[in-house]
Amino acid sequence: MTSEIQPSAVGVGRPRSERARLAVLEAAADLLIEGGLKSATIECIADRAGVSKVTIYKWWPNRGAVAIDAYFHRYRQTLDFVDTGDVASDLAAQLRLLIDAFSGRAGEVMAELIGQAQTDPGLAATLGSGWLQPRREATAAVLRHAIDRGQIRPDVDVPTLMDQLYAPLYWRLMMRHAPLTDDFAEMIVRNILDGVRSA
Amino acid sequence: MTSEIQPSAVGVGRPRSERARLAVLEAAADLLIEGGLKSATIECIADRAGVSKVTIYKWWPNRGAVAIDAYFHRYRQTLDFVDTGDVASDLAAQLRLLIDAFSGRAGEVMAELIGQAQTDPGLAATLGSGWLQPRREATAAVLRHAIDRGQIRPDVDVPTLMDQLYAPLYWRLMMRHAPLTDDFAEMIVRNILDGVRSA
DNA sequence: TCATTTAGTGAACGACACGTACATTATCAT
DNA sequence: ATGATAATGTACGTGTCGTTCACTAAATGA
Repeated sequence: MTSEIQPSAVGVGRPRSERARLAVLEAAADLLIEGGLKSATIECIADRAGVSKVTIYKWWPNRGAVAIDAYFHRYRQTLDFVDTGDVASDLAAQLRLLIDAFSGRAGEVMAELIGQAQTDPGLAATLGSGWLQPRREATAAVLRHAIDRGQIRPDVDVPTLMDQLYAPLYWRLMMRHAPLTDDFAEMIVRNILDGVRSA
Repeated sequence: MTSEIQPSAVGVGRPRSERARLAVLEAAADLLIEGGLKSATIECIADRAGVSKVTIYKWWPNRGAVAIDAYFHRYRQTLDFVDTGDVASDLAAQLRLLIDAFSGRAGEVMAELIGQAQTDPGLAATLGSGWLQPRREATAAVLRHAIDRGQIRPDVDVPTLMDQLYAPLYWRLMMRHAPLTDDFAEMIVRNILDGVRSA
């Protein structure tokens, strides 16, 4: 699911050092948590990992790639969907799970990664394929089931619906204009399912 | 509305050069459009503006501050709300206006600014006070009018509703997982007003 | 007129991180 | 042993940052 480079297939020559690989990911994750993306420089990571800069550049193309690998390495959250059949409570539960995962530094670092992706196409690609896309596919499946069960109108555009469910969460994560609370999750789901129009 | 530093109040001493101030903003805006935030370095801006680096550092604290001032200087879009009394069409019109404003490079640069704000507290503050906050206040007023007119349920949380209207737009602007079309604007408004639940 | 005050200039600097090159050493398969 | 590949340490050139310094330019007021 991530783009973590795996040890090269067994063959001739000295094999890739698993110790070095893990040391890099742990050091990078530590630095991300402690000081954010800005302090997770290649030189700092190399230093803390007890590894040569050159070794890092051999396996990762740039700082962003190391950072996102380190993030996923540490926060291997499953965040799995439960599909109980009640789309309202399932969606709210999933939103609460994500809010919980993004509380604290993990959320701030994710915001920084998304931010950095705006000027780093490689990071944007990894973030899209390793985080956004799989999560969107899982959510789409849940919503299509809900449509099949007759809980959601079949004419609703699923991608738009997903954005109205999840984008508010990321938007608050990044702009900090309002807090990410469980209440927020409930209101998002209620608003979008029942609408806000007066009867 | 922006944090553009104005010429110091009249007094003793050489007055601030309006020529230099404008040259910096124009040069920065040009560079932003041509090559994005990364190419709008202080040295490049100074060079193109025909101005000394020191002059820039005298009036702006860092690159992000210049960039956002330059952005607002060039894209002084009004994006005013029309309040015709029909909240559905007013919101859709406003979303379409924003989508239109964000088509092309202006949208990409805004995404980069938001991204940079994740690691630049000063930029985040300027973006919040100079862009997000005034827009949210205007939107909140429109929504409260709609509540007063009985078009929206009075128990709806206005901040959450605003996020469900606008965050999807910014989210697509930044993640590019789906296009920003006028259709998208219509669906957002329709979904949130009427809900997506089957009858 | 002339001192005072503030703004703008150009050149240079140290710091930092980037990404790369080189020679050397380590560890595997055959 | 030999060949292949990985990891290391050191060093380098580049770019950008933000600052310092001495100097010039343009306004005010006595």
